[in-house]
Amino acid sequence: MEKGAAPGARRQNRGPSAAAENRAALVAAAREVFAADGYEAPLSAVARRAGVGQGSLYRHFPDRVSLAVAAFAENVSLLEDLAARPDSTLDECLDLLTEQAIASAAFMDMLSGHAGDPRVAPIAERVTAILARKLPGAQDAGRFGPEVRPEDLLMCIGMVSGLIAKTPDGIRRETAERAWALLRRALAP
Amino acid sequence: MEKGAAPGARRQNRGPSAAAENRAALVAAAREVFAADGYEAPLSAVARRAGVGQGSLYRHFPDRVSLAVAAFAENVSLLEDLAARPDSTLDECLDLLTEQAIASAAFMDMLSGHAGDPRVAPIAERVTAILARKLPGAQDAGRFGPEVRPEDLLMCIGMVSGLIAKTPDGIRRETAERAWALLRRALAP
Amino acid sequence: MEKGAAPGARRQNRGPSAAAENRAALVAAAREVFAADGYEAPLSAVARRAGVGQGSLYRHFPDRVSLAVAAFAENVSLLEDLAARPDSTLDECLDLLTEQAIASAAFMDMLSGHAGDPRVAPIAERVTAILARKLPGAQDAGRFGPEVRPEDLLMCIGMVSGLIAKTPDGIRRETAERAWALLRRALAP
Amino acid sequence: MEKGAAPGARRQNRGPSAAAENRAALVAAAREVFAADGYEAPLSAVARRAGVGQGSLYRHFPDRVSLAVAAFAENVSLLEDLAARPDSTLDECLDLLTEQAIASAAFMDMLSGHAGDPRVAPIAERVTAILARKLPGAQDAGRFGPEVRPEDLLMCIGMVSGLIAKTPDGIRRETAERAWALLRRALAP
DNA sequence: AATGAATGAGTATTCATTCAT
DNA sequence: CATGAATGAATACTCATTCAT
Repeated sequence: MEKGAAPGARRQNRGPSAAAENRAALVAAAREVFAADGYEAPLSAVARRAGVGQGSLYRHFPDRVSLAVAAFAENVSLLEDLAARPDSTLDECLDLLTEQAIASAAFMDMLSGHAGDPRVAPIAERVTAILARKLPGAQDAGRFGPEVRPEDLLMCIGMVSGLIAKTPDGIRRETAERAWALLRRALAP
Repeated sequence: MEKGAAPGARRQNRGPSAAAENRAALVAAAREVFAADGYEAPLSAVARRAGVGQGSLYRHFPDRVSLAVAAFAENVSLLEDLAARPDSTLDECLDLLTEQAIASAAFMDMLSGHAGDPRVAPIAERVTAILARKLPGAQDAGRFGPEVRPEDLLMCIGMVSGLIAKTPDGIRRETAERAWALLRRALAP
Repeated sequence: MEKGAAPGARRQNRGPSAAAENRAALVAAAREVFAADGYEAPLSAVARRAGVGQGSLYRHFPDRVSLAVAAFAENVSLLEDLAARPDSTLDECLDLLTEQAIASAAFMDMLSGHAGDPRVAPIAERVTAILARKLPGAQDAGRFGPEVRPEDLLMCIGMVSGLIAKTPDGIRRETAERAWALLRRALAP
Repeated sequence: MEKGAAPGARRQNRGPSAAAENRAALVAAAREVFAADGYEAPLSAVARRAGVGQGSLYRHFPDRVSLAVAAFAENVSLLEDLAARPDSTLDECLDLLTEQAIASAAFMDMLSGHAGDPRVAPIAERVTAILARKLPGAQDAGRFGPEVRPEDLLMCIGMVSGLIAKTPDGIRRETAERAWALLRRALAP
């Protein structure tokens, strides 16, 4: 078989203009794959599901962390959107975080697994900032004790998320509720 | 020689009398490897660290669960020993469990990862039994609220263990203390 | 754990007097294992089923061939017994061989797989001798053509056995009958 | 590097353009290895002989069957080419099949070993179709009896192939001829 | 900049064979 | 002479990462 023989049916190289699309497809695929198979899912699965070459994945996201950061950026945005609404409560923020953990434990795995990583730390800080901003109001409203600090809330979410991750899919919400019921007692005034 | 042709200098065959030593070495190695690299650590690393052939590992422990069960049997024994002392408290038992989780999160990973396994379930039950037995006294002593149930304690340990597992080695004890401080408020009367 | 610790519950060493029993158990186990899992079945399975140590297996039978030879000696004996009866026919002998092949293709695998082996060749010769002895009468009776030679019969059995070996368990007898129906036409006068 | 850390001098990555060459090399290697060591030969040997990484082998051929199907596709093509020639006879087709079986018994092993596999069944059907198409002419020419059916021919080939597979390399052709001489009597009018 | 094939180290597991007791 | 544990080579398969095109 000579050199140029049988080039195969590779996907059309759509050129540089496809870069943005590819990136978006990768991020979406990563969300799905991480949700389905966990944070340690093979990266090749992400590329495949995105319909994108392995090489492109590595060009956009040189490692797992950068991909995860991009994949879960939306989580933080939604959280900030919620927090930005003046009528939103800390409880609602925690609920959203819990829902996100239920949907994909990989989010919290990323946060806790690379705490020192300069790309991850800002995310953790943004989450903390949200909680810190919402906390005083919730304390005034008598929902949380005066001694509760934002780090406590983060730790609670971390614990609930860890619990959920080990819980079979079907009973995650129920388990999360059990855990929060207990933790609320700890956080109440 | 139909398979396994081998010229090289194989390890000295110390004979069947080494079986017990090997088993013990494997268990010890498993404790170390699980502690260092987590429950999913390669089994080959255990064999290597034990100074034992792969085959011997599989002879003694046909799968990961059986190895883990053996590796952590001591944890439960120590716990039962402690609980058997009339003057020991639930708090002490929880502290011991926490220490064990700090030493190796794999213990709790095993418990939660194979809840249905007939070799694991009895271990979980033994732990639960200890907590259940110690709880009433602790409640009478005013250390825990009357509504606290053994399952709550188990969930708390699970959460703390999950938290620890994701915490860098150096600050595990401190983190565990923070978490328990919070949880005690939830469990207090 | 000290040297003499935990000697384990090894089977009672019944001493030299058990040699004969062990040999018999191994032969019987080999028949069963070869029949169930084929000629390439693990030898360890034979030892296990015989309730005998691996070492004893190797002492009695230093390799797979010697074990197989012993295991299938009975096949040849039964065949010779049948052939020794003056009223028995070549057809009956072929039927018996076919039944043996159906019961365990390993018998023929051994014969054809080690044709040159000095332990196997005599067996093949004994089978050939039987066929050679019975053939003339069958030819006189008009069951086989005058040009048929014993080697032809052996080849036919080999082919049928090979066919059976590749046939799913359930339809072996039926397949063998189809094959023999065809071959009989070739062998008929 | 989360896995597969590699310092050593790995083979030059010849890039995607080598895909076709690699595939061809794998197919060729498979033919050789299957011919030499049988259908159960280690796949790693195929990769090694092809001068190709393990991963490439698995990329091109995810399992043994797909490799074997590719390796023996040529066999069927040649057979169909022969059958397509108006002057070719059934005898010639059977001869070619026999030659192929002599060259590599793995071809027939594949056919009989995965009868139900959707990748293998069409191949078996193509062979059957060829025989079915050539049979009537051969019957008219007085070479085969009127009662002979294509399945009979397939069974014969299966038997001859099985016989050959167990025959030492040197005398395969001679053995095949002996067998066919016998079978032709069965198939003759 | 996209593509996807290439690479090989790593992991789990099996089994023939040896050997101390 | 029996026992059965020890040994490690071999095999299948996966996946992170690189790289020619």
